[in-house]
Amino acid sequence: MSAQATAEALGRPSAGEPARRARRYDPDRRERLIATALDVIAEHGVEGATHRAIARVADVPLGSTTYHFSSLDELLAAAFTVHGEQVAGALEEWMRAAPDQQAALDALARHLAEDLLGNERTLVLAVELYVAAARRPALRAVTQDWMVRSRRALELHFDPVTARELDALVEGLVLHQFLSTDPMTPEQVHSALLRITR
Amino acid sequence: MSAQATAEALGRPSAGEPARRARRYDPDRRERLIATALDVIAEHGVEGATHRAIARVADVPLGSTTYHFSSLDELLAAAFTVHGEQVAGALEEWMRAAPDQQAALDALARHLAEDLLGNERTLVLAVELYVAAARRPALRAVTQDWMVRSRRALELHFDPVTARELDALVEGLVLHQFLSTDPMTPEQVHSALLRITR
DNA sequence: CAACGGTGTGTACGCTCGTCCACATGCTCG
DNA sequence: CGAGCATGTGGACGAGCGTACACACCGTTG
Repeated sequence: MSAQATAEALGRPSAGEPARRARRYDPDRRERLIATALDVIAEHGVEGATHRAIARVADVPLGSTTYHFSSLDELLAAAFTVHGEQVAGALEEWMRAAPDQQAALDALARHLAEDLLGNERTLVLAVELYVAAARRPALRAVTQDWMVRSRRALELHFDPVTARELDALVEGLVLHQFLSTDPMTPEQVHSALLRITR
Repeated sequence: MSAQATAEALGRPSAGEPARRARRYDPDRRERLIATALDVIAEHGVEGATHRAIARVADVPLGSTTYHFSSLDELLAAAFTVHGEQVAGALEEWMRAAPDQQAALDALARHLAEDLLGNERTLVLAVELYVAAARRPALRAVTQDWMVRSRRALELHFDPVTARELDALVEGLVLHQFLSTDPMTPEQVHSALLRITR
Protein backbone atom coordinates (compact mmCIF):
# COMPACT_ATOMS: atom_id res chain seq x y z
CA MET A 1 0.00 0.00 0.00
CA SER A 2 1.03 3.62 -0.20
CA ALA A 3 1.69 3.74 3.51
CA GLN A 4 4.23 0.96 3.08
CA ALA A 5 5.81 2.74 0.13
CA THR A 6 6.08 5.94 2.11
CA ALA A 7 7.70 4.09 4.97
CA GLU A 8 10.25 2.62 2.60
CA ALA A 9 10.87 5.99 0.99
CA LEU A 10 11.66 7.36 4.41
CA GLY A 11 14.21 4.63 4.90
CA ARG A 12 12.30 2.50 7.38
CA PRO A 13 13.11 -1.21 7.20
CA SER A 14 10.64 -2.88 4.89
CA ALA A 15 11.25 -6.36 6.24
CA GLY A 16 8.76 -6.05 9.10
CA GLU A 17 4.99 -5.97 8.58
CA PRO A 18 4.30 -2.91 10.77
CA ALA A 19 4.06 -0.42 7.88
CA ARG A 20 3.62 2.45 10.29
CA ARG A 21 2.34 5.54 8.60
CA ALA A 22 4.85 8.35 8.25
CA ARG A 23 4.51 11.08 10.79
CA ARG A 24 2.75 14.11 9.37
CA TYR A 25 3.28 17.78 10.00
CA ASP A 26 -0.23 19.02 10.75
CA PRO A 27 -0.17 22.23 12.78
CA ASP A 28 -3.89 23.00 12.90
CA ARG A 29 -5.20 19.51 13.20
CA ARG A 30 -7.21 20.54 16.23
CA GLU A 31 -9.21 23.08 14.24
CA ARG A 32 -9.63 20.61 11.43
CA LEU A 33 -11.04 18.08 13.86
CA ILE A 34 -13.60 20.65 15.00
CA ALA A 35 -14.65 21.39 11.43
CA THR A 36 -14.82 17.69 10.62
CA ALA A 37 -16.90 17.03 13.73
CA LEU A 38 -19.48 19.54 12.46
CA ASP A 39 -19.53 17.78 9.09
CA VAL A 40 -20.09 14.41 10.70
CA ILE A 41 -22.81 15.74 13.00
CA ALA A 42 -24.58 17.35 10.05
CA GLU A 43 -24.51 14.07 8.15
CA HIS A 44 -25.03 11.45 10.84
CA GLY A 45 -26.25 13.34 13.88
CA VAL A 46 -24.65 13.65 17.27
CA GLU A 47 -25.40 9.99 17.76
CA GLY A 48 -23.18 9.14 14.81
CA ALA A 49 -20.41 11.52 15.79
CA THR A 50 -18.00 9.04 17.32
CA HIS A 51 -14.25 9.32 17.75
CA ARG A 52 -13.78 6.79 15.02
CA ALA A 53 -16.14 8.40 12.52
CA ILE A 54 -14.57 11.83 12.99
CA ALA A 55 -11.04 10.45 12.81
CA ARG A 56 -11.85 8.56 9.60
CA VAL A 57 -13.32 11.60 7.86
CA ALA A 58 -10.52 13.87 9.05
CA ASP A 59 -7.98 11.22 8.01
CA VAL A 60 -6.19 11.07 11.33
CA PRO A 61 -5.54 8.13 13.62
CA LEU A 62 -8.09 7.37 16.31
CA GLY A 63 -5.69 8.30 19.08
CA SER A 64 -5.30 11.79 17.71
CA THR A 65 -8.87 12.69 18.66
CA THR A 66 -8.31 11.83 22.30
CA TYR A 67 -5.00 13.62 22.31
CA HIS A 68 -6.46 16.96 21.24
CA PHE A 69 -9.69 16.65 23.23
CA SER A 70 -9.82 15.02 26.60
CA SER A 71 -13.27 13.58 25.91
CA LEU A 72 -15.85 13.32 23.16
CA ASP A 73 -18.13 15.78 24.93
CA GLU A 74 -15.37 18.34 24.96
CA LEU A 75 -14.89 17.92 21.21
CA LEU A 76 -18.61 18.29 20.57
CA ALA A 77 -18.78 21.36 22.80
CA ALA A 78 -15.89 22.95 20.93
CA ALA A 79 -17.58 22.20 17.61
CA PHE A 80 -20.95 23.62 18.59
CA THR A 81 -19.28 26.66 20.10
CA VAL A 82 -17.62 27.46 16.80
CA HIS A 83 -20.85 26.90 14.90
CA GLY A 84 -22.94 28.96 17.32
CA GLU A 85 -20.52 31.85 17.08
CA GLN A 86 -20.77 31.81 13.30
CA VAL A 87 -24.56 31.88 13.26
CA ALA A 88 -24.89 34.41 16.09
CA GLY A 89 -22.29 36.56 14.40
CA ALA A 90 -24.30 36.53 11.20
CA LEU A 91 -27.45 37.62 13.02
CA GLU A 92 -25.56 40.41 14.80
CA GLU A 93 -24.30 41.66 11.48
CA TRP A 94 -27.81 41.71 10.04
CA MET A 95 -29.13 43.59 13.05
CA ARG A 96 -26.30 46.10 13.18
CA ALA A 97 -26.74 46.86 9.51
CA ALA A 98 -30.47 47.54 9.88
CA PRO A 99 -31.27 51.25 10.26
CA ASP A 100 -34.71 50.86 11.83
CA GLN A 101 -37.17 48.30 13.13
CA GLN A 102 -38.80 47.77 9.77
CA ALA A 103 -35.46 47.00 8.18
CA ALA A 104 -34.54 44.79 11.15
CA LEU A 105 -37.62 42.67 10.57
CA ASP A 106 -36.80 42.26 6.90
CA ALA A 107 -33.24 41.38 7.83
CA LEU A 108 -34.42 38.79 10.36
CA ALA A 109 -36.65 37.23 7.73
CA ARG A 110 -33.76 37.06 5.30
CA HIS A 111 -31.43 35.67 7.96
CA LEU A 112 -33.99 32.97 8.65
CA ALA A 113 -34.59 32.15 5.02
CA GLU A 114 -30.98 32.19 3.93
CA ASP A 115 -28.86 31.20 6.90
CA LEU A 116 -31.20 28.89 8.77
CA LEU A 117 -34.13 27.51 6.82
CA GLY A 118 -32.52 27.53 3.41
CA ASN A 119 -29.33 25.86 4.49
CA GLU A 120 -29.73 22.18 5.19
CA ARG A 121 -26.49 21.96 7.12
CA THR A 122 -27.17 24.87 9.43
CA LEU A 123 -30.71 23.68 10.01
CA VAL A 124 -29.60 20.21 10.98
CA LEU A 125 -26.85 21.48 13.24
CA ALA A 126 -29.26 23.75 15.09
CA VAL A 127 -31.69 20.93 15.81
CA GLU A 128 -28.92 18.54 16.75
CA LEU A 129 -27.66 21.06 19.27
CA TYR A 130 -31.16 21.50 20.69
CA VAL A 131 -31.34 17.81 21.34
CA ALA A 132 -27.83 17.19 22.51
CA ALA A 133 -27.98 20.08 24.94
CA ALA A 134 -30.90 18.41 26.64
CA ARG A 135 -28.74 15.66 28.06
CA ARG A 136 -25.16 16.93 28.05
CA PRO A 137 -24.32 19.58 30.62
CA ALA A 138 -21.28 20.67 28.64
CA LEU A 139 -23.58 21.68 25.80
CA ARG A 140 -26.17 23.48 27.91
CA ALA A 141 -23.81 26.41 28.38
CA VAL A 142 -23.10 26.56 24.65
CA THR A 143 -26.82 26.72 23.90
CA GLN A 144 -27.39 29.36 26.57
CA ASP A 145 -24.66 31.56 25.12
CA TRP A 146 -26.11 31.25 21.66
CA MET A 147 -29.62 32.11 22.85
CA VAL A 148 -28.46 35.08 24.90
CA ARG A 149 -26.41 36.43 22.02
CA SER A 150 -29.32 36.09 19.61
CA ARG A 151 -31.69 37.86 21.96
CA ARG A 152 -29.22 40.66 22.58
CA ALA A 153 -28.96 41.16 18.85
CA LEU A 154 -32.73 41.33 18.49
CA GLU A 155 -32.92 43.80 21.37
CA LEU A 156 -30.99 46.28 19.25
CA HIS A 157 -34.32 46.94 17.54
CA PHE A 158 -37.09 45.35 19.61
CA ASP A 159 -38.20 45.62 23.21
CA PRO A 160 -37.19 42.64 25.39
CA VAL A 161 -40.65 41.05 25.42
CA THR A 162 -40.97 41.17 21.66
CA ALA A 163 -37.39 40.00 21.22
CA ARG A 164 -38.12 36.98 23.34
CA GLU A 165 -41.24 36.12 21.40
CA LEU A 166 -39.40 36.53 18.13
CA ASP A 167 -36.66 34.27 19.43
CA ALA A 168 -39.16 31.56 20.37
CA LEU A 169 -40.97 31.87 17.06
CA VAL A 170 -37.71 31.58 15.17
CA GLU A 171 -36.85 28.40 17.04
CA GLY A 172 -40.29 27.02 16.29
CA LEU A 173 -40.01 27.87 12.63
CA VAL A 174 -36.63 26.18 12.42
CA LEU A 175 -37.98 23.04 14.02
CA HIS A 176 -41.11 23.17 11.90
CA GLN A 177 -39.12 23.52 8.72
CA PHE A 178 -36.95 20.66 9.76
CA LEU A 179 -39.73 18.22 10.54
CA SER A 180 -42.41 19.17 8.07
CA THR A 181 -42.71 17.67 4.64
CA ASP A 182 -44.59 20.80 3.60
CA PRO A 183 -42.54 23.73 4.87
CA MET A 184 -43.62 27.36 4.99
CA THR A 185 -42.67 29.77 2.24
CA PRO A 186 -40.41 32.75 2.93
CA GLU A 187 -43.48 34.98 2.53
CA GLN A 188 -45.36 33.06 5.19
CA VAL A 189 -42.36 33.30 7.49
CA HIS A 190 -42.14 37.03 6.98
CA SER A 191 -45.83 37.41 7.65
CA ALA A 192 -45.58 35.45 10.89
CA LEU A 193 -42.72 37.63 12.12
CA LEU A 194 -44.71 40.74 11.20
CA ARG A 195 -47.65 39.61 13.29
CA ILE A 196 -45.47 39.23 16.37
CA THR A 197 -44.10 42.74 16.09
CA ARG A 198 -47.38 44.53 15.53
CA MET B 1 -32.79 -15.98 46.57
CA SER B 2 -36.53 -15.73 46.12
CA ALA B 3 -36.32 -16.95 42.55
CA GLN B 4 -34.70 -20.12 43.81
CA ALA B 5 -37.37 -20.54 46.48
CA THR B 6 -40.11 -20.06 43.92
CA ALA B 7 -38.53 -22.64 41.69
CA GLU B 8 -38.42 -25.12 44.53
CA ALA B 9 -42.01 -24.36 45.47
CA LEU B 10 -42.98 -25.22 41.94
CA GLY B 11 -41.27 -28.57 42.30
CA ARG B 12 -38.25 -27.90 40.15
CA PRO B 13 -35.13 -29.80 41.17
CA SER B 14 -33.09 -27.62 43.47
CA ALA B 15 -29.87 -29.49 42.93
CA GLY B 16 -28.88 -27.54 39.80
CA GLU B 17 -27.71 -23.93 39.90
CA PRO B 18 -29.94 -22.62 37.06
CA ALA B 19 -32.65 -21.11 39.33
CA ARG B 20 -34.77 -20.23 36.37
CA ARG B 21 -37.41 -17.68 37.22
CA ALA B 22 -40.96 -19.01 37.31
CA ARG B 23 -42.97 -18.28 34.23
CA ARG B 24 -45.35 -15.37 34.77
CA TYR B 25 -48.85 -14.78 33.48
CA ASP B 26 -48.60 -11.28 32.02
CA PRO B 27 -51.31 -10.68 29.41
CA ASP B 28 -50.67 -7.02 28.64
CA ARG B 29 -46.93 -7.02 28.86
CA ARG B 30 -46.73 -5.44 25.45
CA GLU B 31 -48.64 -2.37 26.59
CA ARG B 32 -46.62 -2.22 29.78
CA LEU B 33 -43.43 -2.25 27.74
CA ILE B 34 -44.71 0.74 25.78
CA ALA B 35 -45.54 2.65 28.94
CA THR B 36 -42.18 1.75 30.45
CA ALA B 37 -40.39 2.84 27.31
CA LEU B 38 -41.95 6.30 27.68
CA ASP B 39 -40.81 6.44 31.29
CA VAL B 40 -37.27 5.52 30.35
CA ILE B 41 -37.20 8.03 27.49
CA ALA B 42 -38.47 10.76 29.79
CA GLU B 43 -35.75 10.01 32.30
CA HIS B 44 -32.74 9.11 30.16
CA GLY B 45 -33.61 10.26 26.67
CA VAL B 46 -33.98 8.20 23.52
CA GLU B 47 -30.26 7.60 23.70
CA GLY B 48 -30.71 5.86 27.02
CA ALA B 49 -33.75 3.88 25.96
CA THR B 50 -32.09 0.54 25.30
CA HIS B 51 -33.61 -2.91 25.34
CA ARG B 52 -31.86 -3.64 28.58
CA ALA B 53 -32.88 -0.44 30.35
CA ILE B 54 -36.53 -0.86 29.39
CA ALA B 55 -36.54 -4.54 30.33
CA ARG B 56 -34.98 -3.78 33.71
CA VAL B 57 -37.52 -1.08 34.59
CA ALA B 58 -40.43 -3.17 33.34
CA ASP B 59 -39.04 -6.17 35.24
CA VAL B 60 -39.09 -8.52 32.27
CA PRO B 61 -36.25 -10.55 30.75
CA LEU B 62 -34.25 -8.99 27.96
CA GLY B 63 -35.56 -11.44 25.40
CA SER B 64 -39.12 -10.36 26.06
CA THR B 65 -38.51 -6.96 24.49
CA THR B 66 -37.39 -8.46 21.23
CA TYR B 67 -40.22 -10.95 21.29
CA HIS B 68 -42.95 -8.29 21.44
CA PHE B 69 -41.22 -5.81 19.14
CA SER B 70 -39.17 -6.88 16.19
CA SER B 71 -36.71 -4.03 16.68
CA LEU B 72 -35.96 -1.20 19.05
CA ASP B 73 -37.15 1.36 16.53
CA GLU B 74 -40.50 -0.36 16.35
CA LEU B 75 -40.83 -0.20 20.13
CA LEU B 76 -39.94 3.49 20.17
CA ALA B 77 -42.39 4.21 17.37
CA ALA B 78 -45.17 2.43 19.25
CA ALA B 79 -44.35 4.39 22.39
CA PHE B 80 -44.31 7.79 20.70
CA THR B 81 -47.51 6.94 18.84
CA VAL B 82 -49.30 6.32 22.11
CA HIS B 83 -47.90 9.49 23.63
CA GLY B 84 -48.72 11.62 20.58
CA GLU B 85 -52.28 10.38 20.57
CA GLN B 86 -52.71 11.33 24.20
CA VAL B 87 -51.41 14.87 23.71
CA ALA B 88 -53.23 15.44 20.42
CA GLY B 89 -56.39 14.07 22.00
CA ALA B 90 -56.09 16.55 24.84
CA LEU B 91 -55.71 19.46 22.42
CA GLU B 92 -58.71 18.28 20.40
CA GLU B 93 -60.80 18.18 23.54
CA TRP B 94 -59.78 21.71 24.44
CA MET B 95 -60.62 22.96 20.98
CA ARG B 96 -63.94 21.17 20.74
CA ALA B 97 -64.98 22.54 24.09
CA ALA B 98 -64.22 26.12 23.11
CA PRO B 99 -67.32 28.02 21.88
CA ASP B 100 -65.50 30.76 19.98
CA GLN B 101 -62.06 31.93 18.87
CA GLN B 102 -61.47 33.92 22.01
CA ALA B 103 -62.15 30.90 24.16
CA ALA B 104 -60.03 28.73 21.86
CA LEU B 105 -57.06 30.99 22.41
CA ASP B 106 -57.48 30.83 26.15
CA ALA B 107 -57.81 27.07 25.92
CA LEU B 108 -54.65 26.80 23.83
CA ALA B 109 -52.77 28.88 26.36
CA ARG B 110 -53.99 26.64 29.17
CA HIS B 111 -53.17 23.50 27.18
CA LEU B 112 -49.66 24.84 26.68
CA ALA B 113 -49.20 25.86 30.29
CA GLU B 114 -50.68 22.75 31.84
CA ASP B 115 -50.13 19.88 29.45
CA LEU B 116 -46.89 20.90 27.75
CA LEU B 117 -44.83 23.52 29.52
CA GLY B 118 -45.90 22.73 33.05
CA ASN B 119 -45.38 19.01 32.78
CA GLU B 120 -41.75 18.03 32.80
CA ARG B 121 -42.43 14.59 31.42
CA THR B 122 -44.56 15.73 28.50
CA LEU B 123 -42.10 18.50 27.70
CA VAL B 124 -39.16 16.13 27.61
CA LEU B 125 -41.00 13.56 25.53
CA ALA B 126 -41.97 16.17 22.94
CA VAL B 127 -38.40 17.36 22.50
CA GLU B 128 -37.04 13.83 22.45
CA LEU B 129 -39.45 13.00 19.65
CA TYR B 130 -38.42 16.09 17.71
CA VAL B 131 -34.84 14.94 17.84
CA ALA B 132 -35.36 11.26 17.28
CA ALA B 133 -37.61 11.86 14.30
CA ALA B 134 -34.76 13.65 12.63
CA ARG B 135 -32.80 10.45 12.11
CA ARG B 136 -35.27 7.59 12.34
CA PRO B 137 -37.66 7.20 9.42
CA ALA B 138 -40.04 5.13 11.54
CA LEU B 139 -40.55 8.16 13.77
CA ARG B 140 -40.99 10.71 11.00
CA ALA B 141 -44.47 9.40 10.26
CA VAL B 142 -45.39 9.53 13.94
CA THR B 143 -44.33 13.17 14.12
CA GLN B 144 -46.20 14.02 10.93
CA ASP B 145 -49.41 12.50 12.26
CA TRP B 146 -49.08 14.43 15.48
CA MET B 147 -48.46 17.71 13.68
CA VAL B 148 -51.34 17.20 11.27
CA ARG B 149 -53.73 16.32 14.06
CA SER B 150 -52.71 19.37 16.07
CA ARG B 151 -53.15 21.68 13.13
CA ARG B 152 -56.54 20.20 12.31
CA ALA B 153 -57.63 20.85 15.87
CA LEU B 154 -56.49 24.47 15.66
CA GLU B 155 -58.31 24.89 12.35
CA LEU B 156 -61.57 24.35 14.17
CA HIS B 157 -61.21 27.97 15.24
CA PHE B 158 -58.45 29.58 13.20
CA ASP B 159 -57.80 29.98 9.49
CA PRO B 160 -55.12 27.64 8.09
CA VAL B 161 -52.41 30.30 7.90
CA THR B 162 -52.91 31.37 11.50
CA ALA B 163 -53.20 27.77 12.64
CA ARG B 164 -49.86 27.05 11.09
CA GLU B 165 -48.19 30.01 12.71
CA LEU B 166 -49.68 29.09 16.06
CA ASP B 167 -48.40 25.57 15.62
CA ALA B 168 -44.88 26.78 14.89
CA LEU B 169 -44.95 29.22 17.81
CA VAL B 170 -46.13 26.48 20.14
CA GLU B 171 -43.24 24.28 19.06
CA GLY B 172 -40.83 27.15 19.59
CA LEU B 173 -42.21 27.88 23.02
CA VAL B 174 -41.91 24.25 24.01
CA LEU B 175 -38.30 24.15 22.91
CA HIS B 176 -37.59 27.50 24.51
CA GLN B 177 -39.06 26.39 27.80
CA PHE B 178 -37.05 23.25 27.66
CA LEU B 179 -33.69 24.87 26.99
CA SER B 180 -33.96 28.14 28.83
CA THR B 181 -32.94 28.61 32.43
CA ASP B 182 -35.28 31.57 32.57
CA PRO B 183 -38.56 30.41 31.04
CA MET B 184 -41.51 32.57 30.05
CA THR B 185 -44.44 33.04 32.37
CA PRO B 186 -47.93 31.81 31.42
CA GLU B 187 -48.94 35.45 30.94
CA GLN B 188 -46.12 36.03 28.47
CA VAL B 189 -47.10 32.89 26.61
CA HIS B 190 -50.70 34.01 26.40
CA SER B 191 -49.63 37.41 25.17
CA ALA B 192 -47.46 35.87 22.44
CA LEU B 193 -50.34 33.74 21.23
CA LEU B 194 -52.61 36.75 21.22
CA ARG B 195 -50.22 38.69 19.01
CA ILE B 196 -50.25 35.95 16.39
CA THR B 197 -54.01 35.89 16.16
CA ARG B 198 -54.59 39.60 15.91
C1' DC C 1 25.18 16.76 21.93
C1' DA C 2 21.73 15.04 25.24
C1' DA C 3 17.53 15.40 27.58
C1' DC C 4 12.90 16.64 27.11
C1' DG C 5 8.42 17.64 25.97
C1' DG C 6 4.84 18.33 22.41
C1' DT C 7 2.72 15.85 18.75
C1' DG C 8 1.70 11.81 15.79
C1' DT C 9 0.53 6.72 15.46
C1' DG C 10 -1.19 2.16 16.31
C1' DT C 11 -3.37 -0.97 19.33
C1' DA C 12 -5.45 -3.00 23.46
C1' DC C 13 -9.02 -3.27 27.09
C1' DG C 14 -13.37 -3.53 29.09
C1' DC C 15 -17.94 -2.41 28.35
C1' DT C 16 -22.68 -1.97 26.35
C1' DC C 17 -25.39 -2.68 22.68
C1' DG C 18 -29.04 -5.00 19.23
C1' DT C 19 -30.25 -9.16 17.86
C1' DC C 20 -30.72 -14.03 17.79
C1' DC C 21 -31.46 -18.62 19.54
C1' DA C 22 -32.57 -22.78 22.45
C1' DC C 23 -35.42 -24.21 25.62
C1' DA C 24 -39.54 -24.05 29.18
C1' DT C 25 -44.31 -23.52 30.08
C1' DG C 26 -49.10 -23.69 29.84
C1' DC C 27 -53.50 -22.66 27.13
C1' DT C 28 -56.39 -24.17 23.16
C1' DC C 29 -58.51 -27.08 20.27
C1' DG C 30 -58.80 -31.40 17.81
C1' DC D 1 -55.56 -36.58 26.38
C1' DG D 2 -51.97 -34.86 23.37
C1' DA D 3 -50.19 -31.97 19.74
C1' DG D 4 -49.34 -27.34 18.50
C1' DC D 5 -48.50 -22.75 19.33
C1' DA D 6 -48.22 -18.31 21.64
C1' DT D 7 -45.64 -16.56 25.22
C1' DG D 8 -41.95 -16.46 28.84
C1' DT D 9 -36.90 -16.97 30.03
C1' DG D 10 -31.96 -16.96 30.02
C1' DG D 11 -27.86 -16.65 27.66
C1' DA D 12 -24.72 -16.11 23.70
C1' DC D 13 -22.54 -13.61 19.85
C1' DG D 14 -20.28 -10.21 17.20
C1' DA D 15 -19.89 -5.36 16.59
C1' DG D 16 -18.90 -0.72 17.92
C1' DC D 17 -17.83 2.28 21.47
C1' DG D 18 -14.77 5.65 24.76
C1' DT D 19 -10.67 5.66 26.65
C1' DA D 20 -5.89 4.54 27.93
C1' DC D 21 -1.38 3.57 26.77
C1' DA D 22 3.21 2.40 24.64
C1' DC D 23 6.03 3.87 21.38
C1' DA D 24 7.96 6.99 17.30
C1' DC D 25 9.42 11.34 15.73
C1' DC D 26 11.39 15.95 15.98
C1' DG D 27 12.16 20.86 17.30
C1' DT D 28 13.86 23.27 21.42
C1' DT D 29 16.64 24.21 25.18
C1' DG D 30 20.27 23.78 28.34
